[in-house]
Amino acid sequence: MQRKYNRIFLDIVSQIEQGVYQPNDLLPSEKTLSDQYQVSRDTVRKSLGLLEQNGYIQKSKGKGSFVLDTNKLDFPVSGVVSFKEINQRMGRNFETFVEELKCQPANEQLQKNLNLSSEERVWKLIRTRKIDGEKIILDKDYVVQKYVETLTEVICQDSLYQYIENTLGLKIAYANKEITMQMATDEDRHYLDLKKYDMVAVVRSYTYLDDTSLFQYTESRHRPDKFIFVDFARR
Amino acid sequence: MQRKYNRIFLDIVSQIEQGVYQPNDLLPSEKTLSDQYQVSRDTVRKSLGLLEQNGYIQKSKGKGSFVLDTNKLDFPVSGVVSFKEINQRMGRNFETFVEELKCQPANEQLQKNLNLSSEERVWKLIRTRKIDGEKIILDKDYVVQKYVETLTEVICQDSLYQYIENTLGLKIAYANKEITMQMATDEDRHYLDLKKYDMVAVVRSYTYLDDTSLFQYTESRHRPDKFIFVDFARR
DNA sequence: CAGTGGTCTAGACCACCAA
DNA sequence: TGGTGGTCTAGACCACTGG
Repeated sequence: MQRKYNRIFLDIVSQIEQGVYQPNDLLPSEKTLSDQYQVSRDTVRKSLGLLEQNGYIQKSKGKGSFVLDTNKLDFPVSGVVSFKEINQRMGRNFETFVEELKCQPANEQLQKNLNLSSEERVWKLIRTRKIDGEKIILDKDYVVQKYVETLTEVICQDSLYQYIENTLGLKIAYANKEITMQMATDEDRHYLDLKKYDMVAVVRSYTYLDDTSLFQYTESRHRPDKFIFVDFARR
Repeated sequence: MQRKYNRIFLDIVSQIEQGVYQPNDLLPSEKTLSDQYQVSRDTVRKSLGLLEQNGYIQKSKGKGSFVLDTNKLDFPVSGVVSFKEINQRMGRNFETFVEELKCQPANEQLQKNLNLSSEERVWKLIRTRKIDGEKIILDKDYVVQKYVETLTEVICQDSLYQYIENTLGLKIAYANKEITMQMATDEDRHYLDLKKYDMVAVVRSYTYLDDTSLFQYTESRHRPDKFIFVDFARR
């Protein structure tokens, strides 16, 4: 049996996206929904909580749950999402190139970033992403070998996250991200079609598994004119 | 009576921050906590849910709740937070300058951005932020006059959000944000100490009230070397 | 006033984990 | 196996909203 609250959440999401509920409409009350779906009010409340967190509705005491305008979900880089997942959702034309893949001892910087001892090894993976014919993104991944024993070019060309979650059965739980701007390096210029630009947008991510182990550090470097990060935030 | 789950949440946060619970420690079980605090297990679960959402703990079925390393206290730009609030938390040395403040009819662009009719008026507010002696941030705010009737220089020099929430009693609920990089404009160069840099980091925010009305559009323009955005994200 | 969402409770059953 | 968190229920009382 699938989780009820998740099924209801997805059901209402699809109704909002299909326009059954329009922006500024009021959803049925929690009581009504719990009757409709034949579940307890608390279960409905979990579903509505998910909707609220994800920017689909705004709840208001004494009034009800208003549907928000979700057309502004342009480019969901927010959250822990892989490049492949984003582009699939956007229906965009993209290619991935594996530029480098090797397993090496962690250098000092990586030992610090990934909390490793000097004997431990990491996979170093460099990929570039071509969108509409231009190389725009340079991804440098460092994956702790302790958690991911083997990597191949084929896997990296497809989706690292899919392999880690589906094949290895590891659970990716959360990430700390940091967005900055930096002067472009020779490496950036070597791998990317930077045109006139001399800076790049840098997204550093530390990704953690279910059991709180830090298993990956990623530096994603973007040509500035093609970079966008969107976020939905609650106060 | 304050909300119990919030009291417990804050209590555990302070214990984590004071080191009573160390990173990688296991919190007491939900059962134990509900006995300790004399509340139901569901109430404790709400508190732990908040802790998890805010990156303080990682829950794990069958094991318990692990305390995470919250060194991510770097620069919490994430969420809907005002400039003043950030800098107060960071204990930093900053100044705000009100460069321009006037109430004007919404031009075409603003009518579109803020869903306004041509008769409606908006406050245009331009502020610069000086940190450690350098003008680094240019904030351009557009506030719908329908919701905020009067603004003064004094208010804008202090905190717009504090005035709106505490004095006017409006409730700021959520925001859509978008981060991009742009070529610096003449306006940027006029207001900021840009040095050699010819680009800026741009954060566009659409901020909404409790009743889902869009009341503010902000464009925050940062000198690239001083810009950082950090985010904690769950998968 | 009746209807709404917000909080809290007590109890149940399950899946997962470690010993 | 006993303890953990995850899900779900049924019911209670509250504060807020609108007519």
